[in-house]
Amino acid sequence: MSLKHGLLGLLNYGKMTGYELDKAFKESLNFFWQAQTSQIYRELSTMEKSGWLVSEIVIQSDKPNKKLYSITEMGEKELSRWLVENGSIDEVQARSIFLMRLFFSGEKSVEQNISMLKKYREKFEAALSEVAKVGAYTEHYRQLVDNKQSAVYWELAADFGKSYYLTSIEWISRTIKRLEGERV
Amino acid sequence: MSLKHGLLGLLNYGKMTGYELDKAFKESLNFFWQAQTSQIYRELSTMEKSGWLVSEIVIQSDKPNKKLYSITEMGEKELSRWLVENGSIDEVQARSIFLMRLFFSGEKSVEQNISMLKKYREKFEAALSEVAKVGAYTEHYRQLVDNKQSAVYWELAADFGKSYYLTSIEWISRTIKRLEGERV
DNA sequence: TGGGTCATGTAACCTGTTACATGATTAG
DNA sequence: CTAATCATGTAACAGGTTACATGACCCA
Repeated sequence: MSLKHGLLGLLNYGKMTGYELDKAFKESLNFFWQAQTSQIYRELSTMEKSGWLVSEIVIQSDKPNKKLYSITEMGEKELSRWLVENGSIDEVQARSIFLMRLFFSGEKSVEQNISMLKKYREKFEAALSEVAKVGAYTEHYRQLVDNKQSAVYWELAADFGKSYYLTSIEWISRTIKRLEGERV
Repeated sequence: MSLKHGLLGLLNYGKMTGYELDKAFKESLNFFWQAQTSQIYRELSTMEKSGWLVSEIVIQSDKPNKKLYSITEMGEKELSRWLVENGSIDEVQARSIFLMRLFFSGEKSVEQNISMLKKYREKFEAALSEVAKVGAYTEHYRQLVDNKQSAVYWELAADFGKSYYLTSIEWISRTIKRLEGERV
C-alpha cells in the first residue's frame, strides 16, 4: 500500500489539502506512481480514521472552504517504519502491458510489430520529457522544505526514471533494426 | 485488463487447465506480470461467462478431474483486437515501490540509504537471474507451439527484462559511489 | 459567455491480495 | 511417514478506475 505512504511522505513536508496533494502527486511522483483524484480523497479519509492524519477546516470567503491535513505522531512513525522496511523481490518486478503485448506478438507480421515498437518508442520519449520536468518542480519545492537533503533524493528518483526511459528507447531502436534485418 | 489478455494469449497456443495456466504464467510472464492462483481461476470463470472461452471437464481416475479451457472465436477476436490496440502513455509508466522509498529517503542517514540501495541491488540481481531462466522454458515451449515465430517475441520480452535489470544494477552501483563521495 | 482554477467528494465497478479449504496419489 | 504434485476453488478485503455531481470566482 504505497499510495498511503506517498501521501504520508508529502504531508511530512507540511500541511496540505487533498487538492494540493493531488497536484503535488501529479507534478512529482506521477512518473513512478499514478493516482486518481478520487482515490487520493478516499485514502485521506481512511488514513484519518487510522489516526495517521488529522484535519482542520479552513474557511475561505473568496474560494471554497478547504480541509487541511497534518501528519500525526502515529503517521510519522508509520512513515519511518515503512522507509526502512525490507521489501520482497516483487518490488522490483513491475507490471508491463508493453511486455505483455510484445510477448504475444508472434501472431502479427514483422511490419506490424515494427510499427508497434515505434509507437512505444514515442511513448517512452514522451515519458522521458515528463520526467525532465520534475527537475523544475524540485527547484520550487526545495525552498519550501526544511530538510534540504530531501531534494537530493527527489533528483535521484527522477534520474533513475530518465535512465530507464533512455535505455528503453535505445533497446527499441536496436530491436527495430534486428527485426528489419530478419525481414530482408 | 491485461491478465485476461495474458490468459487469452496462452490459451491461443492450445487448450489448458487453470492449474497449467498458473504454472505457465509463473514460468514465463511472471517477470512482467504477477498473478495469484486464485485470481487466475476467477478470471477464467469471468472470461467463460463473457464467451471468450469454453471449458470441458476431463475425468481422470488416478488424479483429480480437471477443467480444460479452450479459446473461442470471440476470444481470438478480442486477443487480436487487443494486440494492435494503441495504449496510452501510462502503459510505460509503471508503479515502483523502490522509487517511492528512494524519493522520501531524505529523512534517513546516507549510511541507511546506501544499505537500502545495496538490498535493492540484490533484489534486481535476483530478478535478473529469474529472467535468465525464461530462456530454458522458451526452448521447451517452442516445441509445443505451431507458430515458430512466437519464440522470437518471448525472447525479446525477456531480453528487455534483462536489459532493464542490468541498467538498474549499474545505476545503483553508480549512485552508491556518488553517495559515498558526499559522505566523506 | 465560456473555459480554467479552486475544492470537495460519492457510487459503482474492476482488479489484486490474503487466507482458507479439501483430498487423493506418488516419490523419497 | 512426509512432503510434493495434482487440481479446484470461495470469501473477504484492499486498492485502482471511471463516471458523475456541485458551484463560485476570475480572466479573456
